[in-house]
Amino acid sequence: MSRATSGAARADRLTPGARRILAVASELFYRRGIHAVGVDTIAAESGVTKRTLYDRFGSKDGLLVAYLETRDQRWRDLLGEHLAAVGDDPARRVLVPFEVLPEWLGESDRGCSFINAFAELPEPEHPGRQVIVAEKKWLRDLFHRELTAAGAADPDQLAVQLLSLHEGAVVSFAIADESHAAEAAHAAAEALLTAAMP
Amino acid sequence: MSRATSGAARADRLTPGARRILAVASELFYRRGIHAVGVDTIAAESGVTKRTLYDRFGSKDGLLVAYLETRDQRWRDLLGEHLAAVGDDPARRVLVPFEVLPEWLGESDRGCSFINAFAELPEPEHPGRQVIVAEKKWLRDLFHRELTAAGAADPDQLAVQLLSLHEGAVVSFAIADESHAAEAAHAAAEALLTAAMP
DNA sequence: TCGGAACTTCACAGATCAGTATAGTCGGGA
DNA sequence: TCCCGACTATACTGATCTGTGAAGTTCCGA
Repeated sequence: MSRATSGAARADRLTPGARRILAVASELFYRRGIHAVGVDTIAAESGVTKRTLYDRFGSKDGLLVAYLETRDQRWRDLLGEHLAAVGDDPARRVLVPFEVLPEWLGESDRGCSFINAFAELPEPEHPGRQVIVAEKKWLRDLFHRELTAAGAADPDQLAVQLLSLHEGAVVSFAIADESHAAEAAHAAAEALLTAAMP
Repeated sequence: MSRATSGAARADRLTPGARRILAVASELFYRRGIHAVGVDTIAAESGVTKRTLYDRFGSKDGLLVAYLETRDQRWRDLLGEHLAAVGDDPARRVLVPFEVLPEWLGESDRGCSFINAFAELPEPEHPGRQVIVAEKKWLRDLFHRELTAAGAADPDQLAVQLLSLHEGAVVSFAIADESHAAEAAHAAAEALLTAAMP
């Protein structure tokens, strides 16, 4: 795996073949893990030659970054839609990630693709790591922003607490088989928020 | 990777070579990931031949299970010590996992070995999965037991909330670089517990 | 003295890994 | 007409993967 390629390619500007490759790779990386899936398999299941895969994405790492970036975008888009729907009240907006969670978790039992990818990418300089870390920090910052706007006490600490609740719910759902982890986390977030409001 | 071998071998009954193999494998599996580490590397770094590795552990999977089991035991032992030290008050005991967390997290920046292993073991029947799932459920049950003894309201839901907080703190610490995630989770757990007490 | 456990040496199997080289096909737009 | 982008076909490199076979050494305890 070479370390080339920015994940520059926007998902919408992909060629038909590239779109299929990315779709197949996303499914396989998420379902089976990154190291467990070979480029030969991805190419074959995409109905494409390996040459095409390398022409479009440069390397397995390039394809991996594209996978993480599109997954990140999908998550932010979903959250964005719900945020737009609930309006301007920051005390309501801060709970939106918890409201979305059941829907997001219902798609699979494989947990969070970013947490999983983190497990397979130990090198801090790996380009995929930046996407992973940015995703978690983005959510924490979203919490922090809304908490501050809501006038909650100690938004720094509360943002980290909400982030932990959120990520932990995903883990508990996938690993401990806790089907109501999202609802429980939602209730806890609500309680912590209420206690922090003036 | 064959699917043989119970992880039967107790860590204390290991031969000198096996002990070295397990120590090296534990470090490498955790630091670099399971699929990323080959048995040749483990054998070489243990100062042992591959033959010995297979004679002692049967397969890479057998070694992996031994790794997970000893890691699980270490975690339970650490918790057990602290639980014994705090005495009988269940309302105090329920917070012990959060008190231990800073010490446990301080050892590394690679997150939770079980969450990481889960990411690399997609097959539910894999013997390693049982160890992983059992570890998380054990912690949830510990929360539940102490909460019930303390007379807290809705121990079912609160146990899941505490589990989520706990696991999420590990994730936030490792991925989002949140150095105070453990302390924040501890404070949140305390607040939720207080609110649930009669 | 003998047996067995722990371990070494080393060669080997068969698969799979990421990635490249070379050559060619096809269709649409300037 | 010509070129270019997208893609196919196929063969190849060199490394690495898990796991095994066969034989030999060393040492300890009964």
